[in-house]
Amino acid sequence: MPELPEVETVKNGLLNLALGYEITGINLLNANSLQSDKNILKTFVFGSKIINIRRRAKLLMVDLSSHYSLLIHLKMTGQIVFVDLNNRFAAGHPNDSFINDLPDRSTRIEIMLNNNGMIFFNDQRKFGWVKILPTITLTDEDYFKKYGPEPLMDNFSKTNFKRNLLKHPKSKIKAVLLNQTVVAGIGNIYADESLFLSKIHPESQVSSLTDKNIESLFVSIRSVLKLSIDKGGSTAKNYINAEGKKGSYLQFAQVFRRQDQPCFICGLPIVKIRVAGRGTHLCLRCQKLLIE
DNA sequence: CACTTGACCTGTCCGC
DNA sequence: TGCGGACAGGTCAAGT
Repeated sequence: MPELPEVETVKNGLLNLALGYEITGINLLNANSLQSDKNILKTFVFGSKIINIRRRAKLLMVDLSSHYSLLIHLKMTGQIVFVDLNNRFAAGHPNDSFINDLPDRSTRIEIMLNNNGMIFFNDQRKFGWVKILPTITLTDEDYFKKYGPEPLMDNFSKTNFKRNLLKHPKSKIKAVLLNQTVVAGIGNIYADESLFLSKIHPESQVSSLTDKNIESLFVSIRSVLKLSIDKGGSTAKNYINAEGKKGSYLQFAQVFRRQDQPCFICGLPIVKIRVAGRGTHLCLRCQKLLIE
């Protein structure tokens, strides 16, 4: 599920709801969802304050006053939801029934805060995880050194993008967009959307892209991600933000999950094929296949 | 080496 | 209604 815009939205929600509070306890409903020595909880988590919440690529970081951080990857179906235990059963609660039902059978970890709030880590498929690591290691020089640039930051330049793409000249462009060492944070939804906007067929070979193609892709990636953050991300099935709300980007999607519906540009039905092992949506008339 | 496939899990949907 | 198979926002290791 969660790609860059979804994790960014969760981060912003948690900053509003949980910053400054102390973690008073943690329940591990699924032990494997916490991929660190459980003893570390007592030493570096319980009694620590949340002093910052950050995102890098698709990873969420909750920095604690103990100089340790919770590092969270939501993978396909992970959710981080904050619930105010004082309010959730109140009549007319804006978030309706879902958060009133937590914990549910997908709840893997519960984090208690001293503001009578609880953070639920829900994850149907159990691919997601939480690790506890020293905050100082969660930098681009250390933990994130293999990751490519953040596409919405200044160090994501056209030249940098081109150089990283051309490290994989024989690969299909879609596979390379999904490679987190090239650009960080793009997943299946935004790869398809960016390729449509720049009129490039996802199976095009990287080495056959022109400078114009690369420039167009560079611009498309940034505009798609910005629009999605603006819309609170995409909810295809499971995704919800820290308040338990869905994102609305898919109402604006050009191709993702629009197979058999007409292309907004030319009217030809969008098709769904398989590229790099992933379901891939495109317009066969608007998106040119570039092979040398 | 470069690239593709299978595995990790749970749930849902579709065809027979 | 039941059952098998394919598929789902991600990322590795193993295979070709």
